[in-house]
Amino acid sequence: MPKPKRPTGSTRERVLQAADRLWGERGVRGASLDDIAREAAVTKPTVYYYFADKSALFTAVICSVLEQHGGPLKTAARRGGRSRDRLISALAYLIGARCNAPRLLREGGVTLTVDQNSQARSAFFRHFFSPLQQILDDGVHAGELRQMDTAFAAQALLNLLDPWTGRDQLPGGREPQELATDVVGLIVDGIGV
Amino acid sequence: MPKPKRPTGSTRERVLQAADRLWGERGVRGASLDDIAREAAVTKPTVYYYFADKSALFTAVICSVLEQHGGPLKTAARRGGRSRDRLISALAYLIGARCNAPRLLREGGVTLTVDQNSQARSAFFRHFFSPLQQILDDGVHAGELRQMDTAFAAQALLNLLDPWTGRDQLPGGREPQELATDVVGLIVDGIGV
DNA sequence: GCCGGTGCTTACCGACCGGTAGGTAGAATC
DNA sequence: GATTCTACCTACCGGTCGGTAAGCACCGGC
Repeated sequence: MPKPKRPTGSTRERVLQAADRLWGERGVRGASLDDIAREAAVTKPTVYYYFADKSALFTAVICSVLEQHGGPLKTAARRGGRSRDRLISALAYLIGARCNAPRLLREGGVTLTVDQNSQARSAFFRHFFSPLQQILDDGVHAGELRQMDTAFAAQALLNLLDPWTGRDQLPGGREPQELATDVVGLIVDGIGV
Repeated sequence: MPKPKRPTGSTRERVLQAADRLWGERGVRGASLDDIAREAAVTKPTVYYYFADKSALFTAVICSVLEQHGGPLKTAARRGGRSRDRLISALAYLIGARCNAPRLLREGGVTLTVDQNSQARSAFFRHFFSPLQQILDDGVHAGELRQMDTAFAAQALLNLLDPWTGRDQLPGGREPQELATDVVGLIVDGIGV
């Protein structure tokens, strides 16, 4: 290849956004490339002009979406001095951002190459997992949180949130901020007496 | 209809088990009726002999699997006098039982009729959700757990567990009992000091 | 010895899937 | 003004999807 020089015009962006929206709503196998092309107001070959195949589009969607949420999430994770407030702020962002990438990543339905898969997972760790773990580590270090396996706890938090992110309807009609507060209350204080 | 009188022979059971296994591994849209028929060592029309269509099979799989796990789960939920032990016991069963039904239920990918959907959800509440909530309610009543919205907490517990049930590989190579203990430790004691 | 129901099969259907062949309008380059 | 490249199109491919028509082997009842 003499020059990769991938185009970065607005069409490519429209396809990425359409794929994120439709796959987020229906799952990767629930929306075809025809659907996505229609949603982006282009034809299917145009999708193939920008992406090698379905799994390449899948990876690109995840990486792009994770990347564009990474910054705001890290910012939210710095808001509020105490661990509890930083957690609420980060979780509220995760819930409100309607970001489907982590769920899509877990689907992994399409056959990804090892390389694509590791690329997507690395983006997930960098932009989503690690800011959360950082809050926990800081909290432990500051003596506000007890000693624990912070990787396990961060994963548990993301698991807990997962069915509630990227959705319009939250349990009990809560707002993102309320749900985040309730979840953090549950997990910080525990349910024991 | 003069008489439902559905057959209950071993073929029907084989189809149900095959659908549970394949759909649990690959998702509802990831395994076709041809795949399921092959796995059950019958032909596709045989599937249609026992089930009206794909969504009827979907509902039947979920209800059947939930039903057959309901008893053991309730038994596990009674083991151990203290709330903490009862929770560990119930969660360890959920993790170890490799039951895919709740995840499939959430997929809901296929178009279910309102009736089928409510039937499946009712089975889920009866056999999975309510035993868990019962432990929490008992714990609150006995003064072992703090006052809380037990429905919210039970849902959060199931969410937290969801990515780890029905899988062969658990995080950190844990056994079901270990994972249940860690999860209950996290949620009962909390991560705050 | 024929009949009708049960439990299953072979052979097929139209719709839709991911993916491709081949062409073209228009801007950029020379 | 001829050439080349970018960004996109129409039209189609082989394969797979959920679902069906039609019939066959086996059975107990008469």
